[in-house]
Amino acid sequence: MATTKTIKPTESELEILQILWKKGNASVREVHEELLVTKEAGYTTTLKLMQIMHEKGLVKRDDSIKTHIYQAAVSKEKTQKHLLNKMIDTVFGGSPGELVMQALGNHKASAEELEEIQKMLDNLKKQ
Amino acid sequence: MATTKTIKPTESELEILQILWKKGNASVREVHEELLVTKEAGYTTTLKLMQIMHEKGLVKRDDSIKTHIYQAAVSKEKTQKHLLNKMIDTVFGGSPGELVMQALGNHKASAEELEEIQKMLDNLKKQ
DNA sequence: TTAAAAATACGACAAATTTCGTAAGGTATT
DNA sequence: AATACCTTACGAAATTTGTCGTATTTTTAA
Repeated sequence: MATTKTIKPTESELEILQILWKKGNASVREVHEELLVTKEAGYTTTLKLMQIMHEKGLVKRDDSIKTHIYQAAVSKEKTQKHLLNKMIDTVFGGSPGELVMQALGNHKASAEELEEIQKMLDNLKKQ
Repeated sequence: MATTKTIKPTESELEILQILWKKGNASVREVHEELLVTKEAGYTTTLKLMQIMHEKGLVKRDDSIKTHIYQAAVSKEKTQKHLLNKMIDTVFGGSPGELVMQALGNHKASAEELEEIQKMLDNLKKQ
């Protein structure tokens, strides 16, 4: 296996990534506006964070135009997978089942979600 | 609801908590030996971390004897719940189902675990 | 064309986290 | 008692993360 560069976005970086995953691409201004909904921060703070993320390779950007347009450079799924694995290791003693149980227990999942999970479960049980 | 003191152990603190959750109680030395299995660190580093955790109230200790004996002061379940919620928010866009799907997809869960999850699912579906 | 507005670059600071060296005290063994 | 060993306490440095001010450039609009 090729040594996958350790994807480990910080808290703030994740907030930004999430917005980019949703929007596809966006300017710093747009990301910042979105952040303001839940958080308090200065514009240059958001800018700086995104610049650093760019250096790290977490985001790509088109800077051929005045207002740079950013988009995520790491996939949502891979990042989720990576962080989940990490959490299973450091918080759930390596047991994915324990994590699933906790997640199902604490949260209200919709009927649709439950159905989806059921399907997934059926598949796994077949094998 | 009483304002629950925000349980937010750091990475290193979680590694230590996990050992304490498993062992029940342990000296710094014991925790440190266990840490060495997966990590590289000096003894005094571990000691200092545990002292800080004590100040923060993350661990309790019996210091009536020469070699202090520590144990976790925060429950495993509560901590798991808290961190899971946080992750669902910051990484899975608020969807617990998405998290469960990822967790089931990426990891090999044992047949027993699958059965357990199935039971949990049945229960949830009834309601 | 000048002035205001918007965007980037960059340096620096502050807070939190992690790391470790050294001192000091107790315990046990010779 | 002297030596070796283990443990705690504590201060301080190094890193990481997050924050923002200021300078500079570009654009827009009066």
